[in-house]
Amino acid sequence: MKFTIKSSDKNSNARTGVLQTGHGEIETPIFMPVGTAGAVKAVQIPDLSNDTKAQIILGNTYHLYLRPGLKIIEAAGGLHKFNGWQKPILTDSGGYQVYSLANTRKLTENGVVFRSHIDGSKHEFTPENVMNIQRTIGADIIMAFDECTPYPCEYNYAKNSLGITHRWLDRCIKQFDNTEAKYGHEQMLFPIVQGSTYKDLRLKSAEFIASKNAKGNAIGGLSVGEPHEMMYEMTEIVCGVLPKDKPRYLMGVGTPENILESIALGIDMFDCVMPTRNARHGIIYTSEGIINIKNEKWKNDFSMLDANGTSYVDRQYSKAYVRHLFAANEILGGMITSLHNLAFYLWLVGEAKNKIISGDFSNWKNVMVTKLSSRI
RNA sequence: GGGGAGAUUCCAGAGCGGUCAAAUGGGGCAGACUGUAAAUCUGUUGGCGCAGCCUUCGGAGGUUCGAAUCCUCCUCUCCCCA
Repeated sequence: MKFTIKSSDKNSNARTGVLQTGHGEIETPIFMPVGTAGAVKAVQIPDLSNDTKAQIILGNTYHLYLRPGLKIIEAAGGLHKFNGWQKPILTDSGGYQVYSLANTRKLTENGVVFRSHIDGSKHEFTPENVMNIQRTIGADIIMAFDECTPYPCEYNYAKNSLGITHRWLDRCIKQFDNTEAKYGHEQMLFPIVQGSTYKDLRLKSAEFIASKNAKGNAIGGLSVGEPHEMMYEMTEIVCGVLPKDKPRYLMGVGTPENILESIALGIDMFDCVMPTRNARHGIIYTSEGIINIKNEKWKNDFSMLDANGTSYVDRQYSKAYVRHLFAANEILGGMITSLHNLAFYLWLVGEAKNKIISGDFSNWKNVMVTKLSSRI
């Protein structure tokens, strides 16, 4: 289990590396498709693996704990065996649900009591049982239990929350160290930097997290509605403190533009629901910009979905056809666009890696960023 | 041949004298979405020189201060009985 830096960009903090896990190596920078409930929505495992070139996917502690539940996952032999994905898996701890399901939970020093969004039943998540749950799910990388603070966030709230997240981290580490992996492969625990949009809190948090000497470190609490500049500023501050020889994971980010900018700041790992969720809503990302395939202007456009795309769906289907699928509410539409978007995101980080290695990253990034965010 | 029901804005379908440019669905058009309560949600959907005005509720007349709503005739649909 180790992370090796392979090359570094001269004009930015971008770097490439290889992270070894119990299910193989991950080449960074990398984008990790989100598979909350044990499935990357609308995408089959062979396509995910062979077509998008995904190297690692996410699962979610809260969602998997509620459904199908730990008994079934354990009986299956862990999530890898259950869903058939044999490459690395990272599970989020439920910290994001502390934010996204704020209406149905109660947070205390001990943990969080969630009211199930499925049946209303109460479930307490503590740093200890969140470690146990992730042991049972069997992810290669597991996340510390934290509170993802909202934006905007009062300073005092952010400061108190940060204290809780840090104390929870110590409890997570203790529990993690006192328990063992269940399925014969090693697991690693990533702590999470919080501190909302306050420089001093971010700095303090990054120093605290760095002091734990974890195998990898994450930055959370960003991309929750704050301006992009603020997100980059916080990321830069934190990257200045987190150890250089360990992978840095920027949680929940982001747009193609966000990803390239963050790679330049020294981020190695990303995850985001945008490529999959937006795909199901008709948005596709391409190297030339963003397309809303539902728009009337594609009605008679029989050109391939993305002439520059790397996925087989890009050449297999036309824009007009995919638009038709969305108009007709055919499930295939969302499957095609999901596959396309993931292949594009993976292509993007792969290309970033190539450019870092060849020394052309910064110029390439600057050209790409304006194209990527434009609307076609 | 006899009896009955009905024609409403793209479609279906409310409205049954003023608060109606007209409910609600659907369809159309557009937008949002960042560690997924999301195949979801939001806006908009007669025209214009747009806090107002103009033209709309099958057609033509009429009653009324005022009509999609009441009356007369016409046109056309649908249903039942022979």
